[in-house]
Amino acid sequence: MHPTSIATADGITKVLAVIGGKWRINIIWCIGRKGSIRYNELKRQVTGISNTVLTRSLEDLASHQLIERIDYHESPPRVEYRLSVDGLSLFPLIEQLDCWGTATCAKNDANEQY
Amino acid sequence: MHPTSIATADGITKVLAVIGGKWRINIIWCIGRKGSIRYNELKRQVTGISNTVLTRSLEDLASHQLIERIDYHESPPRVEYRLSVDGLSLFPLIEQLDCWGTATCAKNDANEQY
DNA sequence: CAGTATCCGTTACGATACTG
DNA sequence: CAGTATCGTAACGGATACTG
Repeated sequence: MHPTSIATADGITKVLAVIGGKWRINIIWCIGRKGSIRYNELKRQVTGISNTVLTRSLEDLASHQLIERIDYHESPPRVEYRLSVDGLSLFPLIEQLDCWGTATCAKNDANEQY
Repeated sequence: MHPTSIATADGITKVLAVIGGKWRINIIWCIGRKGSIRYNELKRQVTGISNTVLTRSLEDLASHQLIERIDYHESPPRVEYRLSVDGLSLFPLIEQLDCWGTATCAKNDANEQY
């Protein structure tokens, strides 16, 4: 096994390593929905996230090859984030999860009306 | 809004509340694959998980209506876990995530062979 | 067998202030 | 604008021993 691979566990393990955090899925979701997005707009969309956490999450997602960071080297700085090929292939699954969550929420809310 | 609902954020938030933990997805996956499963077998399948964490996860998943706990009230105790209706509807999405993870792993491993 | 109880360590998360 | 640096906290995860 080569050094950079994560001991090739099963697919779930790989997925968890990527989207396991508290904000990761949300971030991918936001980037995917916008196509490309800048740091501060992303921060506004992902309500409640702090600078530190957002930065770390973006670094982590980039290192896992799920997003791409495009630095235009301008002043004032302009940096855009977008989904990589892998990220794009993951995105529809996240959309499905969102649908499931919404549907389940709605159903449970309805049932709780006693 | 009624007290028991989780402030109806978006679907992603609901999903994260459910599968956000380190083992949750794995547990659902194992239960779903077996149909129904007992505590100790589950513990064997989910390699590395401790009693405390497994128990907490199961309680949590049950409280989120994703799994059902069936206690046969025998001695020695026999308890089975299986997916609820909600859990069953989530299961295929987890399978897809697993596929994605496996495919992505394989692809990246191949690329890294330099 | 199916858990509890206890206690501890790590890590992720977070607020705030500051920088190129 | 797009972050870094620093410090603090809380939640999660985990090992071990014990119980009905």
